[in-house]
Amino acid sequence: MAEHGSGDGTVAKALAVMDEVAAFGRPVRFSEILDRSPFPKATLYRFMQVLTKQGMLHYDPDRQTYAPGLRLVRLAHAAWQTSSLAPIARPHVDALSQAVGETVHLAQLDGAQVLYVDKRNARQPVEMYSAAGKVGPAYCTGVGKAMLAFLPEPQLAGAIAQQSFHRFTGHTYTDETALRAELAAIRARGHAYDREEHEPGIICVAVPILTRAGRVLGAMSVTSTTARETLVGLERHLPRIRAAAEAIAAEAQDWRFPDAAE
Amino acid sequence: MAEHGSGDGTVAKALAVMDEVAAFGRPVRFSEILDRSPFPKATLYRFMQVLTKQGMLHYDPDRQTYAPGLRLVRLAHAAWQTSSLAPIARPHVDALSQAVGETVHLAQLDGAQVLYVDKRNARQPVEMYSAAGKVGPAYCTGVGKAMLAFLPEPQLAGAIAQQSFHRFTGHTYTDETALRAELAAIRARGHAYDREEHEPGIICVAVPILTRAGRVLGAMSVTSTTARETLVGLERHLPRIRAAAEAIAAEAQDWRFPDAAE
DNA sequence: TGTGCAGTTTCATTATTTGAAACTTGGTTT
DNA sequence: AAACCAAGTTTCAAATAATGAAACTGCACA
Repeated sequence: MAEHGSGDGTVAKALAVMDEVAAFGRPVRFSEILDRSPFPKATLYRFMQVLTKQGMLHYDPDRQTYAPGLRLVRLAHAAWQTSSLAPIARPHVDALSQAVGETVHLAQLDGAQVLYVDKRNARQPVEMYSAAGKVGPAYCTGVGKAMLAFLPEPQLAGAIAQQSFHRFTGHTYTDETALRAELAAIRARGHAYDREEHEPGIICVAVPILTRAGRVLGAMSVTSTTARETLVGLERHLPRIRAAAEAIAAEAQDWRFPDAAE
Repeated sequence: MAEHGSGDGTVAKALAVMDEVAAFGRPVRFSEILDRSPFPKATLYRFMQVLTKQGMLHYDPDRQTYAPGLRLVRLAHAAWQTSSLAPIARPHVDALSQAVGETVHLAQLDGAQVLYVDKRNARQPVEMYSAAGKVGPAYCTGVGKAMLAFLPEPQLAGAIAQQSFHRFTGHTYTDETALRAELAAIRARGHAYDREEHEPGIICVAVPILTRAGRVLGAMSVTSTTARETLVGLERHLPRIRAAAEAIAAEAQDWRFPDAAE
């Protein structure tokens, strides 16, 4: 089934093809897409022609392969700049990463998934699309749980319904009941932990970024490894993380994501 | 043959709407797009509905504004990973930026424009016109000229024809003749300079990334400011930059951008 | 209560998309 | 060298989706 509210419409179909190509993570032959596509050969062929002509796909004539095109990178830059928290959060993320010396993640909810929109590594100053654009599961990451915990019930139910509950490690929450208990604890506490739930050896402390009205804008986390740190050790950064999250929330809501007027 | 604008496919029209929205660089009202769009109200309205439903646009019901959606960021991540040099180049760019301590850019040619695909900031970052996904002019940037200089004539002519030759600073080359002379010098020398041609106070040294057959894959540059450095000073990094460019070229061509077999 | 504007819906008309099948191309087998 | 095969490309009548003028809604302001 389509991941997006797949309706009819030629545009939706073409975008489904884009997803298909992007999912491969490598240049791909026409027939490989054809195999996994509901469209007949001629139809798919025409779509890929159009998408290529439009710069959404890049065609390599020597290898006869298609890959996502560079027009996408340009469009995404606009998306990143105008619909993500990243540009607003940037100075705060910078300052936080300087102060704590660990990897910092900034994420937003995209449907039921976590979308990372910015990142600072422990060492290197700035990377961009290397992290921005990556998606991860919501139910077993610090930022994911921090956001889910503050979602209003109807949305939360929808998001939970879409979680895979795959067991990545021995610490992964693998059912709704366990996750909901964890979310209640997070709500009470104000921050979330990742206790090696997604990757062994990786731990983090995460806080949500909330408007004054309590609407979830995103989340931010400080990550480390069990080799270097403990959760208790990471917790000493909490005041700084909170302060950064609040600063981001304040700016974001004044500038770009205001709560609904009442 | 009927003439409705460009009578092209529906997909192309929808993408044109995406461009329109992205071009604003801020959330935008329906009527603002309507003003600049060849489509009648109902048609445009439906397009924006579909694009929103597809996650290509994000609609803010409170403000009644549209912005490029987060689905783009996800798709672009795939594009960046599979059709750009960045993932291959990454370790080399890291090492270079560590070694030289200045801002490093990795760029590719997207049509006649320079598309920045990766970047490492200097230890003390200077706010500057560039970032992954951003585009810039080819005729007045170090990376742009480094790539143009090694383009085969037919492509070069096409690219030059599309340059605006806008005079950004007193040093900008503003016509084809001057640019071609500069490109010849670059070809002879093997590397390009930016002598404050795009932004006052910003200088760089750039080298092309070429396959064994001489095909242009991209370019890499080390940038600084006149306040801190001179071109002669930057030149001492050339051996390192060259080495990095060659390493990237070697890996790229073995792995993903092979020259056409003969 | 009325006027104007921004956004939304309707529906008969029209043009675009569709896809089975035929065709072309380049490489491999007999 | 002829026959074969697989991958990719083109064709064309039928089916479907897009179109856009106009009517409608809801809201702000007079």
